[in-house]
Amino acid sequence: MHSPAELATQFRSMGRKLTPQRQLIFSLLHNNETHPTAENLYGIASAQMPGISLRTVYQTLNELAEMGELQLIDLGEGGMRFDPNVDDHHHAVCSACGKIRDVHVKGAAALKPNDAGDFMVSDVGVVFRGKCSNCESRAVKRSPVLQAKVSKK
Amino acid sequence: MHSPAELATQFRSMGRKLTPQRQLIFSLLHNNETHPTAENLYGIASAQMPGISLRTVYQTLNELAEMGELQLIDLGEGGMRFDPNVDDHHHAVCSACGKIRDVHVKGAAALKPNDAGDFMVSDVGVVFRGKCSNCESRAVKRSPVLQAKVSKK
DNA sequence: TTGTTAGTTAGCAAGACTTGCAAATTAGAC
DNA sequence: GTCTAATTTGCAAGTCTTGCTAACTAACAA
Repeated sequence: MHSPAELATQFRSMGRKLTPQRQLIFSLLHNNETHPTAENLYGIASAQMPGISLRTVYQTLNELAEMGELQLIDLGEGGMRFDPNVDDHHHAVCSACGKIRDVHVKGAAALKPNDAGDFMVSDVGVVFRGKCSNCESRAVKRSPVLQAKVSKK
Repeated sequence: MHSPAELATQFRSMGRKLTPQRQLIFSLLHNNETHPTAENLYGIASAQMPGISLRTVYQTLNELAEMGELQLIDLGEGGMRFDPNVDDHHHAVCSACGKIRDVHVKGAAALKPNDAGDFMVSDVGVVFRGKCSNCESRAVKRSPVLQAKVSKK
């Protein structure tokens, strides 16, 4: 994603307005590597700008996505996540803490489906599932009972 | 997924009942490569067994998934898809017709995140997006106007 | 500074998908 | 045939996201 200042310029050049709500959302996304949901951002935004509406957050996120400034990630958790990193990268999801990290994967672009006839690949997405180092090291120190609690829904 | 007959045995051995609804759903899933949604299956099931409820379809699908007989696929279309193929495989999604096909990917299991610290990978999922041969060949024969219509939401 | 206006926001309703709940039904065992 | 626990249904409700519209305001010109 471009910087908040660049986005501001871009918005204006498109005949769009630079509202305080948009500026706030731009700044919250800038360098944000947490892969937030709309609700996450709304929570943080509300603290800084009481009264901002969830509807506006969704709207701005959709605009940014349409402009190619955000990547949308759906990991099947029932909510879309937004990634301001639009470089070519992939994701690693920790099954314990749920955190997502951006990762680069050597050879990913060269992957091909073996048996899909003449499928013309335009994009490849790789998702790793497993445990991040933090959760992995905790797991060995924790009792099975506690572990069961964590995995509960 | 196991055959309907094997599933029947398995269900009974778990103290579960073999209802006509379940048998129907087993048979609809057997060798099914269409990656149906719950609604898809409900539509087909209703034709053969008027009165069957969508609730039952969901319930049975969830049971099969818990038993490891189905793989759940979420491609961010707003609905879960069910894949009776639980072998190690990946998916290719056509952006034109929406069809999903199972594909095998050489080297997928060996992929590693480059920069995720000590992330312990337990599963790798690859999704290809692009155009299937069918849609690709049609695209060249179709006018831009028609193509625009297809891509509309 | 003030006026104008097209673009935005906020709030609520509604839509899509899935699950919880309770009453009625039924498969499976004796 | 009887009995009982499992299952099915239908509906309500929950989650996430979008449609709609009145009120608001950023941007521009005078």
